[in-house]
Formats: sequence, C-alpha cells, structure tokens
Amino acid sequence: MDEVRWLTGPEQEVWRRYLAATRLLETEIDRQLQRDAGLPATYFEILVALSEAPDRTMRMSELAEFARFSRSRLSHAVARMESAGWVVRTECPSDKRGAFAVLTEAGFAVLSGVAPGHVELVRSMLFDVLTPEQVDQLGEICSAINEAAKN
Amino acid sequence: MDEVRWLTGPEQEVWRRYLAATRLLETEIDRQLQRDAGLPATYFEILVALSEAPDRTMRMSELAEFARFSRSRLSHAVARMESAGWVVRTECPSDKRGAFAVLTEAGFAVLSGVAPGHVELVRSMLFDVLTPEQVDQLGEICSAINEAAKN
DNA sequence: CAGATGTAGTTGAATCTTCAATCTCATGGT
DNA sequence: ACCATGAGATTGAAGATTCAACTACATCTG
Repeated sequence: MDEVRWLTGPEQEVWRRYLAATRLLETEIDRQLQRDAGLPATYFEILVALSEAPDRTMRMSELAEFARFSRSRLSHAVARMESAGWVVRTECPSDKRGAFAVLTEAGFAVLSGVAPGHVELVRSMLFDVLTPEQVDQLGEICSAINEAAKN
Repeated sequence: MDEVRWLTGPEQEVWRRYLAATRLLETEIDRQLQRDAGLPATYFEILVALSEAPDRTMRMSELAEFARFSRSRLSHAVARMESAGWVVRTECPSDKRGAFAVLTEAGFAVLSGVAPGHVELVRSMLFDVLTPEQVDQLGEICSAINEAAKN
C-alpha cells in the first residue's frame, strides 16, 4: 500500500521553475546553433566530444555513452553529419563489428565557427546571471543527480 | 573587437554536469510517461496545465505561453490529444480567431492514472537526492535564469 | 569447436518538433 | 469606412528522436 509522496507546494514551485529554466536554455541554444550552423544542439555536443578526443576519433559506443545518446540516435546523427561532410566513419581493425567516428577538417571548422557564439550565449543565459556560489551549488546539485542515477 | 569570454575549467565542468543531469531527467521522465500512458512528457504538462485551469479550459495562446510551447507545437500537440479524446477544442465567442482547449474526463482520467508514478519518479531522481538547502538553491538558480530571460 | 548468448552498430517506421507559409479575424490611423 | 498591420491559430514539409527489429561479429560454456 504505497502512499504517493506528492510534492509539497514549495517543491512544486521549484519543479516548475526547473522545467521553465531548462526548457528555456535548451530552446535558445538550439535555435542559435540551428541558425548559425544549421546544426541541432545535440549534434554540436557530438562534434565537441570528437574534437577533444585523441586523433578526433572515437568508437561509436564510447561516443554514445559520453554524449548520453542512444546508439540508434547516434547512428542517425552521425549519418547525417557524415553526409554533411563533418564526420567520417572508419572500421575498427580489432573488432570487426565496431566503427570509429572521425571529425573532419570541415567539421572542425564548423565547430570553430559556432563555438564563440555558443559560449557567449551559455554565459549570458547561465553563468552571468548566477553568483559564483550559485555556480558551485549548481555543480553540486547536478553531480548529485548524476550520481544517484548510476544505480 | 569583442574577445570571446570562454568558459573556465570549472565552468565547463558545471556545464557538462548540467547537460548530463538535465538530459538524464528528461529522458527518464519521458520514457516513463510514454510507457505508462503513451504520452510524451511535454503533452503531460499540457494536461496538467489544463487540469488546474478554471473549467479545465484555456485559450490556446495562454496555454502555449504557460507551457512554453510554440503556437505551432501546441496546435500539433492538441490535435493529437484531441484525436486521443483527451482534449476538445471550442470556439472563443469574444474573439473569433481564438480557440479554447478543454480537458475531457478521459483526459483527466489519464492524468490521474499517471500522476503518482510521475511524481514518484521526479521525487526519486531529484528531490530525494538533494538536501533541503539544495532544493532551495535550485529554486533560486532557476528563478535567476528565468528572470534574466525576460528581456 | 559448436551452440547459446551477448555486444556493436544500423535501419525503418512512427511520432514529435521546427520553420515558414497561410488563413482568419481584430485594431489603429487616416 | 478603408487599408495596413498585427495577433490567434493551423497546416505541411523537413528534419530529429524513439522503439523495435535486424545484421554481423565476439565471447563464453561445455
């Protein structure tokens, strides 16, 4: 007989603000990247991940995990970016099932082109409006959420 | 000559955790609602908004603003929910361009059915893993983001 | 090494979201 | 009253995401 532990009034209020704030950030960032690079925000994250990897190369599954993409989603995304010329796929010699995704020069160029505007937006919408303490708090809060989910 | 104000190392770390945590919450909630009610999480928010409105009725544009949906998105969503029998649309007498969305009994029933599981999930992934102070902090942080965006 | 099971990755169909175009009605200025 | 402009809402097409198969290869067990 599990009683539902409903949210208290203040909790509801926090939850609503959370939904509003996260959606706000997400849609603005998405819009900007779409406008400036014809690129959904999630694809941008893929490019960033690749750009930081050794040889700008990652196994598909690593990349999926790192960017918190489902395998399927990543496949579709990389296919799209491959046809745009930003990424190429190569075979994995040691595991013939495997595939590498490699960021091309063109992909890197796109990334470099949008990065400044992207950072500026993240800064102006998030970091500029929080105190340094709040930034720390946000880090802790997000850590707690991420850690808790690892079960 | 605006220099780019890149993110500092710690800021980058916070931003990554933020992206991870928010995506985690979003996808889990989405999955649960989809499984339990065949309902995307965003549609759930529409139903909640309607359920709390006087007469379970709202103007489309109000609803769009309240739920932070674009008009287009809301139109599609309501069309889908209307064909599922959860919502009906009626004309606005005072402004012939306008339309009302009204939650049906069936819609309310769906909402009642999923709400407990939804709340339980939000609680277990968010409120249960934060201290009361962190919940307050999160509320403040989200407020700051929302306020800043009102320009 | 045979068979079962598990892992890496892709594909297609269905659904959702966005954008731009469109339609209808309301409003303000002349 | 007329016209321009703007607001409320919908539509269709293009692209994105999910889910459930599915292919191909790897690994484990006996």
